[in-house]
Amino acid sequence: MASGLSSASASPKRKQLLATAWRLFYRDGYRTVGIDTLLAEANVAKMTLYNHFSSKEDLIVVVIRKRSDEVLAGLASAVEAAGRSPERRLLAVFDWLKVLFGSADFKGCAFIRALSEFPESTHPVHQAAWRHKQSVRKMLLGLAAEAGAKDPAALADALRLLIDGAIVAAHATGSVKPASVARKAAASLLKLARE
Amino acid sequence: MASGLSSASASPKRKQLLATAWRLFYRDGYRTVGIDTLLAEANVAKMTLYNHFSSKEDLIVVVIRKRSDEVLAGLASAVEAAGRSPERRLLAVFDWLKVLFGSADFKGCAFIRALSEFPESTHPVHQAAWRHKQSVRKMLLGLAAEAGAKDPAALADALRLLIDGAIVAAHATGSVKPASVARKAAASLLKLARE
DNA sequence: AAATAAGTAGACAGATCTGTCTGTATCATG
DNA sequence: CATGATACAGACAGATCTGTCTACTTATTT
Repeated sequence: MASGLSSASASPKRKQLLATAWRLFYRDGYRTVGIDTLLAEANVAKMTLYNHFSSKEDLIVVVIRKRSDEVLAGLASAVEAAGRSPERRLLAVFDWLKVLFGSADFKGCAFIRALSEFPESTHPVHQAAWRHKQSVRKMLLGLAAEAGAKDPAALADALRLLIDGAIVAAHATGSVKPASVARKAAASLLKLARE
Repeated sequence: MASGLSSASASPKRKQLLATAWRLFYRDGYRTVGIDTLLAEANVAKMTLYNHFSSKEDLIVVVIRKRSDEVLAGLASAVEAAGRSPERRLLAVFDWLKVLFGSADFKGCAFIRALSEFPESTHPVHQAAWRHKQSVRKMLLGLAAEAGAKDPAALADALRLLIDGAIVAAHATGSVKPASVARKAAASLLKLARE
């Protein structure tokens, strides 16, 4: 062993696998991309995959969890960069969306797409995607409370609708516009919620 | 031939096929459901399918178009049943959502799921689902104008975000609540839009 | 030097998928 | 009765999928 804690998740091959899996799954769909395609693209042997993950399903779940961590970290740092004003901090989420929608390879929300491809609520992939949506709600709840909303939970729920709706619209139309539509609506709702 | 216009779309077998295809595709996913499963469930022979549709992809497109017609008709009649008040007519859309979310076999939005399973914007299925979203927007635009919004297009865009967001949330959480959250937000935005 | 761990290539099984083809049956209409 | 349209069952090709297994290589550590 190279180091004491390289046991599993630090393996370079595992990282290559996860990076390529994310790229292909997001580009073409979780079910569409076959193991063989993935392995060829990642330059990894089949047995290496099955040494690190118990199945394709397991790989998808890990990819989704990793992406969830990245998204939450990205959101958190966008909020921090927005300064101290609670209103700006909350609206920073929508500016972050605009950047996301503008990226060349944007193809909708990886989690919504996972919910769609695995519509059964008991499916592990479905549940992993659902957990992400819960984490986002928790973050929004914090921002709504910070901003002094009378009913932070209600505001957080409404904001989540705007966010998911904007992502779907941006994916369907290929436009960045839904981000500013959502931002404006969010600003209005925030104002009303503070009374 | 039995009658003058039975040439294609009035065939009973074709109808069985479309009804079963809708049910299975919506329940399990467009890619998951295989032709053989579908045929067994519909009691139809394979060649009958390929006489009516050129491919599975073609079948999916027709199923989506048919469902789009049904949804738009359902929405239109819900709006009509809401009476003459422009505000009530607009909010009737969200009451209709609540009923949809409450149905036992609700599994999200068939069109969003189609966009997700076929993420490439040039794909025929993706485009068919996208056209539906456009039709909904057109209907919302009419309702927003009726209701006297200063900028009907802006309101219609915002409402669409709330609707799609609510559908995603309802699918992810299995709850009816997003319908009333969206309804409240819509009422607020409408009020602001009328000044 | 020997042992251990990690990765590789590639064959393989077994299932499943879409779409084609053949030949037969049914039935209304001319 | 004959014709033509519709549908049938089922075999079939050809591709693709996940997951398993074996045997070889490389490198690190003891």
